[in-house]
Amino acid sequence: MARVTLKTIAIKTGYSITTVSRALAGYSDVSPATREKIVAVAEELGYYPNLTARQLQKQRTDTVGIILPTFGPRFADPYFSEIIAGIGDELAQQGYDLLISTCPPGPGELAAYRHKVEGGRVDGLIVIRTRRQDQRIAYLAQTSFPFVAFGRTDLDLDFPYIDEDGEAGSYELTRHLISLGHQRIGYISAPPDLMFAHFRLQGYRHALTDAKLPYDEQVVVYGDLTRRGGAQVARRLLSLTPRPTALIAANDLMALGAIAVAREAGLEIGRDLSIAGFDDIPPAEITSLTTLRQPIYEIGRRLSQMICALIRGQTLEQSHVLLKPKLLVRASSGPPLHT
Amino acid sequence: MARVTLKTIAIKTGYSITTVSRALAGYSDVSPATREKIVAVAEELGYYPNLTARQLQKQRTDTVGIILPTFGPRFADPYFSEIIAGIGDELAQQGYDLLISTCPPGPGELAAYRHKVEGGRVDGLIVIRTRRQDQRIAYLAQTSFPFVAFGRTDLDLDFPYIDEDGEAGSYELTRHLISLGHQRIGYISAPPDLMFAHFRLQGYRHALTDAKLPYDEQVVVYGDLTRRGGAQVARRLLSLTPRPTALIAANDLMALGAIAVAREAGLEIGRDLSIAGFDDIPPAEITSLTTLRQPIYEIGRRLSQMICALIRGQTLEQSHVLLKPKLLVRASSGPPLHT
DNA sequence: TGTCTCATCCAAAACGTTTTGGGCGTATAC
DNA sequence: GTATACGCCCAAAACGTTTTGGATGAGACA
Repeated sequence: MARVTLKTIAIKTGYSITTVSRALAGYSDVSPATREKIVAVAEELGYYPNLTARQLQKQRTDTVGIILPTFGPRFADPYFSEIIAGIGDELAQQGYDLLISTCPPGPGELAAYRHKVEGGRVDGLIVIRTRRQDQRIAYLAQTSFPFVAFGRTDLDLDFPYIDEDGEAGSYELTRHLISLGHQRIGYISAPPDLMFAHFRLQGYRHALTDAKLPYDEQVVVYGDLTRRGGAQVARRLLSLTPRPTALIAANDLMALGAIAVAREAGLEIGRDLSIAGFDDIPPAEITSLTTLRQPIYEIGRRLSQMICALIRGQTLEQSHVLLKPKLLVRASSGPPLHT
Repeated sequence: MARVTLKTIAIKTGYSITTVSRALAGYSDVSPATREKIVAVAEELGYYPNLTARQLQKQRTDTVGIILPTFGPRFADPYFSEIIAGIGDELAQQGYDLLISTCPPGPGELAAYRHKVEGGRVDGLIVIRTRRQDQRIAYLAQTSFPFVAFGRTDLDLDFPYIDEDGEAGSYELTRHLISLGHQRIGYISAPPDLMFAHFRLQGYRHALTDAKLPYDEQVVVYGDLTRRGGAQVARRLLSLTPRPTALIAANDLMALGAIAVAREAGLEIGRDLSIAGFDDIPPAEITSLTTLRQPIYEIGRRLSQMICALIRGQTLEQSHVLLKPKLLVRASSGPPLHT
């Protein structure tokens, strides 16, 4: 049972390959009678066009790519899955496929991007979790390949992106804790080369400064964005004297790790120690974690909309989108016990 | 800046396209001297092979596909993301890409599968969340296209799969609750056409029967696998008289929904009402939910290993894998209050 | 009768790669 | 001096599709 191609149909019907192709594509220069015959035979033979061949000819793949910057062996971060969900759903609706690969951040990363871009594997790319000096963005911006990013960079380049206003969010959250009476607020940052880590830390700093509170490097630590990593560095913060009365983590996962550590230490969350996170992933609600909500799923959809528009050659009416995260005050934050 | 192809290099170096191709591919029938020249020029011009063309010629795509059966508009189920993480990581390691699309279950689904298979879009497929009469499996089994499934079916077909022994797990969990003293155990099932729903419900039934407890249809309800759906039907169960003293949900998400409802009703989980789930997604641990753990991430990896082997034409040493889920007893289950 | 239009069809080129099946020298073996 | 072998190279075919640029013949119109 060999593959049935246009040629098969052409031979069986006696028409040329051209005519068969054009009949199936619905061109008007083939008579209704022959079209019917051809369609019938195609149906009967179970013809299905070879998409690779079509891609080669049309010079487009109807596919959008994303390369997940996985640290370690896995990307099972709810943040990734939410955004992929949004991207995938919207892409499906627009008639595109999603090609996912993974590549750890580092020197090999550029090769992965070239592979996709110059290999013509996809029509456009979505870049997530941007970094301050992001080589991926630098590379893509210098080609004219369509791409959108989730996040800004420090580079002096103009490119389409969606980003949350992490600084504003972080500022608001810190102010919230300050207004509750906290004076010594620990901060669990994300790796500092990540752009969002920078913004979120900035917001925290500015809020302290504006409240005339000192910025103490001792209470600022760096975690790897995982639950376990958050727990690790939270332990360090909790052993300081005087102990911070509140902790902010740069993402919910680390905040959850901190909560686990604090509980182990016999602290009641929201009373003995306030903890807040960032993102509002599903477990956050269950744990009553005060956090900053960003609509990750929605962002995924909008990223897809943008990349599809770019691929189609349209110009974006808005190529720089900045979303304000929403502060959700839950039980994990409360006034400090006075000493 | 036009695309640089083999032809570009051929013209620039004066060699033929064939020689250029073979030089870059490392064949031994081109002299080291010319190979060097060609490689140098390729490098200089920034040559990158067109993958679509290569695919067309080689008749393979080095891509594995998966079609997510999304109910409603989104697939942000932690279960999906875990398994995709496992699949993607392993695939990347084996040198394959992952092509993801989404398609709601229903009549249009087969077309999506034909699209991938007969369009030559991918070299193999992974099918997840199998159904009792699974048309996708029926279709794929009848072609000789490589695929593996996560889950069995009721169809009389032989195909490679990995599955958890949901019946055994569910049996063990139900026995656990019975041994704690529960007599009236509510069950929140998944949609009954899903194969795993069937097995899990079976385990519950058998455990009751073996303990000489009645199987009461009144306490068996059906949810849509989401948190909200679980909450909805849990409300129904909690309004029954006599009220069940324990609830089992066919997945953790619904169990979490049930917990929320029970708390609203002023019940203390693990004391006034025991609740157990299935899957052990990350929030389960945080919520101290008694559940059955299945290593979803690992299953994803193994699925990938199997499909890669099949694509390479190897025969699987084990084409039917059945994994026993592990019972994790946490604080959400305890003995009933005696009345 | 000759020209023009129009409907219908098709051969060939193109997309960029790999593979097939040699060709052409030069060196080795007899 | 003639076979044989081998190192190096290449033209052409192939993968399956779409597009380009006509070709053909019938009917309309002068």
